[in-house]
Amino acid sequence: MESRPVSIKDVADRAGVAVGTVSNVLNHPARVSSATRERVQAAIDHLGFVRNDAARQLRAGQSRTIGLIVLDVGNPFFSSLARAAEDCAAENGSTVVLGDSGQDTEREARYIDVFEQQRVQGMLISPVGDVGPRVEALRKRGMPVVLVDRVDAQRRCSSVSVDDVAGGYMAVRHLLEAGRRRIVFVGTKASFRQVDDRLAGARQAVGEQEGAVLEVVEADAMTVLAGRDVGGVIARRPAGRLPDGIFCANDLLAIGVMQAVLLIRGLRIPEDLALIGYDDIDFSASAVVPLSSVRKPTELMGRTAVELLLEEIEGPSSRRRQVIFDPELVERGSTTAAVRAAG
Amino acid sequence: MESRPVSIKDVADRAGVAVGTVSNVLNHPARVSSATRERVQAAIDHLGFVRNDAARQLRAGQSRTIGLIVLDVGNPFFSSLARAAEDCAAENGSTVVLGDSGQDTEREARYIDVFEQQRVQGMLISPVGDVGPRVEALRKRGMPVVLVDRVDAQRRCSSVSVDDVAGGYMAVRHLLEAGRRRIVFVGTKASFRQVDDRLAGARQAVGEQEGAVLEVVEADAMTVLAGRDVGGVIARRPAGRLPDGIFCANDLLAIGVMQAVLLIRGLRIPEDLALIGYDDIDFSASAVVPLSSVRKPTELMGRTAVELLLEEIEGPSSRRRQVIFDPELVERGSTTAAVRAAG
DNA sequence: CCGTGCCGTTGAATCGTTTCATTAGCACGT
DNA sequence: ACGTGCTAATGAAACGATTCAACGGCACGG
Repeated sequence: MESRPVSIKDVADRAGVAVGTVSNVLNHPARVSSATRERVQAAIDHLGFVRNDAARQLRAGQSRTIGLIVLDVGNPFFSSLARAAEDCAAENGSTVVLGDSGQDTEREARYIDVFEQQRVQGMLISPVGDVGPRVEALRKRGMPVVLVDRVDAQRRCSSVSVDDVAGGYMAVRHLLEAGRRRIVFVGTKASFRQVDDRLAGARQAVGEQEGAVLEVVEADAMTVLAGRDVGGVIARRPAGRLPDGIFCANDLLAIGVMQAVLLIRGLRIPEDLALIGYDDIDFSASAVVPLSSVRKPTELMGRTAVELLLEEIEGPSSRRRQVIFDPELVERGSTTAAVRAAG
Repeated sequence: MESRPVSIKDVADRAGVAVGTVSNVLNHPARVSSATRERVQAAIDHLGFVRNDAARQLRAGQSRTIGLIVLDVGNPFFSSLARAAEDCAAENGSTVVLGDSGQDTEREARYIDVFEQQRVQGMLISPVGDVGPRVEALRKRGMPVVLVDRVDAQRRCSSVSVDDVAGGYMAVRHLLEAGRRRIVFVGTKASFRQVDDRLAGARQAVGEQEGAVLEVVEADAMTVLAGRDVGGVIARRPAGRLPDGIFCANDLLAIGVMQAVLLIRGLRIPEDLALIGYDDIDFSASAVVPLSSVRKPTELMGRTAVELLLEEIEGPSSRRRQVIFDPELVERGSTTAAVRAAG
């Protein structure tokens, strides 16, 4: 009962034509007379023939597949970027296959190997650590690579990333425009580059505004709990030393701060204290007071990454491009009383 | 400069051996003398040779790849299931490639086609709608399929799923054991099967407990906002008509209810009102009062799905198995005063 | 010196598809 | 009748790795 897989040969036999003709029906229907085409199609349907991609690819020397390796599929940033990349690839007749490195160098390496053996058209990689050497080797063998959410310092390949300095600037500029002058930045001591960038942007915005002051408060981690601790400390300050605007390095911290400030002191948000986070995670819109935030243009990044890759596949001669997007400000009730009702 | 890809032939030439020998170095190193092996390895390294998976697979007739199609990679349930499946597959020398159907039948169909053309070893599918006919066709062509998070009514293929009736029972049983008797179930009118199951389990638990009553309250949607509305209505009831335990059909609803109950009436959770949700989303542990919940054994499901699939790949004769797991109760501060501090 | 085993190596056949030079068949004009 | 032009179909070569029957060389025993 377990019959061996149906090949193009079987289809040809059943339709009474040569294998080349069947291939033409599949790839160049116009070259075949309609009578033959129908007979072949009938044979295909009857036998349940499915093209063997391996043979097809072997002959073609290339596949119609793009490999995407992300740090964490559970992270909404990556999952929505992946979705956008898939859409963009589909429009160009390619398929995206997804590999999740889970921040693990070994898994990352395994996926790079698998994808290279599969002869994908190219790879989109959001690298764990320093993939410089790996990428160098890939490029040498003619494999197009585009980095995602990371710039290549040596400009060896194209990349798509976000300007976190601009993001920090936008967040604090927004607080300043709402009339706030005593600003607190909540971050962590052992900082990532991204957090440092956001702080740098914040400093820049405050520096440009006369009479504004910036205070940096350190949290233990980038979590809700750590934010609640920081919020508790701030909420207990004497009235004179209270900030009127807080910018948190991410939304989890901001939500923790919000919980503490509302419960411990009953401050009004945004009237007494405006609050803005970063990343625009799903939950931010559902906080007790909907949280303003700054978000990466995820879909745009996904599409652009695919476009850069296809560009390089078409003409490998073209130079590398580092595309850096500005993030978007998402205004919600935690900074703007007017939109408080909306959420 | 763009040299054509390096093949096994090139390696053979450079090492001064036959192609078969190079193949042996790669696949059966023991058959080759160490001197030759080293010479070949040197040639491989020097030329940067990478195996062509298409040729390999064409010859072998099968790949070492498992296709996994999920409804939404952004959903933590699926991303963590995918992670577990990848790990389990890796332990068995296979690789998982992930396709995101995004609840779209068309995308689902496209991934099924692509995977079948790639001759994956088998597929794990969490189906959008009725994939009965598709799966039937796949099986007829000898492609092993295991359904995820869905049972096949016709028992045509193995599946891994969760017993939501048991989950609903566990949640309410937990409330009853904490001494609560006036229970409210919050769900939606236009219900999914899963929500109906949870309610059925809740009814069963209440039915078994003398003196306990269950009231069903309908929300407009399964969102935080809808939960806040329901919570507001409940919180405004006269003291005599207040429930002392609430079971929400998912965590988003529960969080909304919690927000409303705490802010509008200042009820104490869990002393005045115990609250439990379903799904154990990331944020539940970080709510103002950490939310008790019921969670699917995600990792176990991912691993089991892969195991069922491999089982079927090994011996296609074995009968189909429907594996149904019980979910796990996650006790947090919203139901148990003792663990309130822990979170 | 010859036969026997054994180890290491060889090279042709194979997988299923695409491509392309070639051929077959047919209609038309001279 | 014969060449020309055209469409449609053919079938063999090629893609790159794996497999396996066959072979060459060597050591050893008789």
